[in-house]
Amino acid sequence: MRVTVGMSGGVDSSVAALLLKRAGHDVTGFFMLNWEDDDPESGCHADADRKDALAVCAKLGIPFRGANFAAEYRERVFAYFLDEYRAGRTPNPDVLCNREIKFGTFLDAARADGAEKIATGHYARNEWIDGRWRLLRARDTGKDQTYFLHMLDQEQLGAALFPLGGLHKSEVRRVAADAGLPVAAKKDSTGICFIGERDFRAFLSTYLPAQPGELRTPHGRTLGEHQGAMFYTPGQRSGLHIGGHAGGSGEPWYVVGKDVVANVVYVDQGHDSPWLQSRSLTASSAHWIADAAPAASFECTAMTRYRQPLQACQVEVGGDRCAVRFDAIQRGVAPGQSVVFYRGEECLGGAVIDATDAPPIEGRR
RNA sequence: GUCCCCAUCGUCUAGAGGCCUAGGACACCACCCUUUCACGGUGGCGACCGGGGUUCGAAUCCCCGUGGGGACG
Repeated sequence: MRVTVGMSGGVDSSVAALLLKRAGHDVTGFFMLNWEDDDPESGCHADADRKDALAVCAKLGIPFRGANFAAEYRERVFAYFLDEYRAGRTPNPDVLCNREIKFGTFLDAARADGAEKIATGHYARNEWIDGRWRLLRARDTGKDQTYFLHMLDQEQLGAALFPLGGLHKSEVRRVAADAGLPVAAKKDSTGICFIGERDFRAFLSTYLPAQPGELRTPHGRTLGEHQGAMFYTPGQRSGLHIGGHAGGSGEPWYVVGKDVVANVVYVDQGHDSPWLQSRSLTASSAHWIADAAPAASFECTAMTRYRQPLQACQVEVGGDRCAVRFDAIQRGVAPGQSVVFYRGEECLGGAVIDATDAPPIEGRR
């Protein structure tokens, strides 16, 4: 089978290519450049990653291709990302990046080039069961990345191969080392996909200029200044610069809410602040991998942020919106993030969180 | 402008002569974790306002200065 592997220059996608090659497929390595900016650092990284991908392809004896999808990324992912932040929400660009770029633009390019399938180094599994494609959690549940893939549809899942789905990270490293891949010991990359690891607030502020405003408690006491409400997310602790206060509990302070219109960030003391606790949420832009929700009302498990333990919940679906009620209290649920649903090993889909039933903050407009 | 309090890491403080090469918390920084943003874990940086005394020994006692705060002005 002709397979084009999206290669980032990291171990995971390299091993994915290696495994497909060993399985006898006609494999092509494909490096996509999806981000360009003025930061010379990022340019170097992208360049180094490209060279790594090229080196791996050479090692494997497979053809190497590359393309620049930066324009598509900016239009279809980054624009949304900025709009969401402007609106005071906390978007997850990588979820969109997968749907739009890796399993959109890239898939189209690979097909145009004659590939039957594309493959990536994602830790996830897909199987054709009872007449449709299922997205299943990776065997290595600690690395499972289905959270980021929940927006894929039948067409996209059917076109994808996830060679690492049944492996543990340690096995992947070992395979890479045994095969003598030059990237066997390369550190995993984190940060926004393609944009990379950076000082996030500094990065965002180049697009959304800082706007100092007040840090306030839910009771109205002003505790300091923040750099712009859009830079903070519910549940966040770091970056508030709130030191000790006479009479305080001594616990750290957390962002418990914000008002982008008034440019006020609300903070409270204690990881388990009541202002961060919610039991239910509403979400929109729901997407179901099976094309439709399992039922108008159903029970399942879900996570509201990547790598969180799955939480039992009840989901009520209405059009592209849904309401979720959890069995247990949830902490720091953020509008803009995705709530992703699971039933056992299967990822059902998800939706973008709009609001929660966390206690409303007095004085908040 | 007489008298009275107070003065320790960036912040809030522990400390009431040797246990202090000054402890903690928060903040900050680093690393770890992590394909979002966060949470979290580990570690680090960091102070006795200045100057004199008393004492074997002072962050702890005394004096002066300086800087804050106090319904007699």
